[in-house]
Amino acid sequence: MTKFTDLKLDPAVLRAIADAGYETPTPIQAGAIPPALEGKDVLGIAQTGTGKTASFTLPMVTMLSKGRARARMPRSLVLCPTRELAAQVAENFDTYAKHTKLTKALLIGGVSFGEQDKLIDRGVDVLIATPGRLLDHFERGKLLLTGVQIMVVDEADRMLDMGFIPDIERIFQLTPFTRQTLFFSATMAPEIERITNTFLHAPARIEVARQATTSETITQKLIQITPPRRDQSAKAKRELLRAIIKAEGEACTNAIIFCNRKTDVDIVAKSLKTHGFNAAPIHGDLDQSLRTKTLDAFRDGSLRLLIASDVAARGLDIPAVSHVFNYDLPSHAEDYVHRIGRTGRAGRLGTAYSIGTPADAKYLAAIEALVKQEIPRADPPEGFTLSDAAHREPRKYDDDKGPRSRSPRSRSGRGRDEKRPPREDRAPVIVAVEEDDSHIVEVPEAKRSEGRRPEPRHSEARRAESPRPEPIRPESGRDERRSEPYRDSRRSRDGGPAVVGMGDHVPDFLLRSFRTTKPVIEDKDTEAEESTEAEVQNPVEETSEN
DNA sequence: AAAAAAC
Repeated sequence: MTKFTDLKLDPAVLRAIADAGYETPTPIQAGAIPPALEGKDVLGIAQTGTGKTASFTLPMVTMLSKGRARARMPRSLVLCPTRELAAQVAENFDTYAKHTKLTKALLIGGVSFGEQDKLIDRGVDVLIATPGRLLDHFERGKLLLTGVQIMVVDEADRMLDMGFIPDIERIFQLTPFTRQTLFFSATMAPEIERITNTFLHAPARIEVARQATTSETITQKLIQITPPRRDQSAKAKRELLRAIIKAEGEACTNAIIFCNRKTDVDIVAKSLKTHGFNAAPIHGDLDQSLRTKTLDAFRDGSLRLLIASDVAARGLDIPAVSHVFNYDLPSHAEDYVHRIGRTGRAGRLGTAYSIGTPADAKYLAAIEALVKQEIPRADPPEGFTLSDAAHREPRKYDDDKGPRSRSPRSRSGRGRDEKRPPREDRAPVIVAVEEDDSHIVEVPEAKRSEGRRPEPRHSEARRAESPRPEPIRPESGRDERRSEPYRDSRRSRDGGPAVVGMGDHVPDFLLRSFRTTKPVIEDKDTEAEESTEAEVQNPVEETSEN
C-alpha cells in the first residue's frame, strides 16, 4: 500500500504529515498527488470526507516551496464556495506548511479588507478565497492574478449550485493560460463538464467512490409524525427533537441539527436554548465573527448542539459528531447524503435521525430513491406520548411558518394527498403539543404595540419613533419585511397568556373573530382548515405588502 | 417552501 513517504512530497511536508499522525493517503490523495506533482491538471471527482483538501494542499506546498511570492501577485489560488470552507482550507495549509516559509492569505467576505490588503501587499504564496471577495479585491486594483501558477477550484458543483460559475470563469480568465489547474467536484453536471473542457488541459481524472450513504458506520432512523394540525408541525417537531436528544442521552455527545430555512435555524436554536440545551445557530445571515466563533466552539467541544442551515451540510470538517438530526428533510436529496455524512466519519459510529411529516413526503421519496434504500423507520422515543392538548385547545397554536403563512397557500391539498407515501400500514403517530414554548408563540403586532415590547430591534425602534396607523408597512422593502418582524414576533409578552398567532399584522377585530369562530378540526390536514387560514390571511397580506 | 456569496 502506498505511504505518504512513497509520494514525492517535500521533506518538510512529509514531516508535517507525520506530525499530524498520518501515514497512508486516502484514495483521492494517492490518485491526485502524483499527477499534481508532475504539473498536470487534475480533475478530482470526490465528495468531502474523502481527504480531498490534502490532495491539493500537499502537492501545492511541495511545488511552492521553491521560489518566492511578489507583492500583490499570489503564486497560487484556491477558490471555495463558502467562507467556512475557505477558512478550513487555510487551516489545512497551516498544518502542512508549518515547516516551510510559505505565506498565505484568506480572502473571505464578512471581515474587513484592511488585514487582507496588508497581506496581499506583502506578497503571498497561497491565496484562499471565496469568489465574491476575491473579485472585490481584484476590482479595487489590489490584486494581480497574472502570477498564479496553480489554481484550485474546490467543490465546483456547489459553486454551480450557488451561481458562482460566471465568477469562476472570469477568475480563470484572469490567471495565466499556463497555470496548473486542480479541479474538484462531487459530481460532473453538464455545466461542470463544460468548464473542465474549457479550462483544464488534458487533466488526470481521479474518481473515488461516492461517499457511502448507507455507510455501516451511520445508523439512520426516520421518525414520522403527523401533527394534528399542520400549523403545529414546527412545534411538534421541536418537541420531538428534544425528546430524541433526551432519549439519546449521553450517547449524543454532540450533534448537528439541520433545518431548511435560516429562520427555522434561529427558532430551533432559541427553543433548545430555553429548554436548557447547549445549543447555537449557524447560517449565512449571522455575522461572520459569530459564525467562526460558533464553529470553533463546536469543534472544541464547548458547544454541544449546532443548529445549521446547509451552509454546514457539505465540506465542513467537524470530526467526531455523534449525531446528525434532520429537523427538516432536505429538499435536495443530495443534501441528505451530505448532511448525514457529517457523522460516522473516519470509522466512528454515528446516528442520523430524520423527522418526517406528511408535508415532506415528496422529499422523502426523492431521498430514498437516491440512496436506493428505505430509511429505517423508528418510533418516537418512549415518553413522547400523545397529548390531546391540541384537541382541547385547538385555537392555541403558533404559526411557525412566519413569512410563509402570509403568501396565499397554493392549493396543494390534492397534490399532497396524492404524493403521500403508501405507508398506511404503519400508522403515523399523531402528535399534539403542550403549550410550553411560549417564547416562540407569535404575538400579533396589534397586541404588541399596546405596551412594552421586549428587546426592540432597530427596525422596531424606528417604527416606534414614527407611529403610524395600522397596518404597519415595512418601510423600505424586503429585508425588513422578510425577517425582522417575524423574528421579533416570536417573543411573547412576559406573563401574558399565549396569544393566538397568525401573521404579524392581524387587526384586532380579525383576531377576535378568528378566535371565536375558528372551527375545531379534529381531522388532520383537511382542506377546511387550510381555507380558514387562507381567508383570514389574504386580507392581511393585501394591506401589509402593497 | 431555500441557502449561499460582495459591498
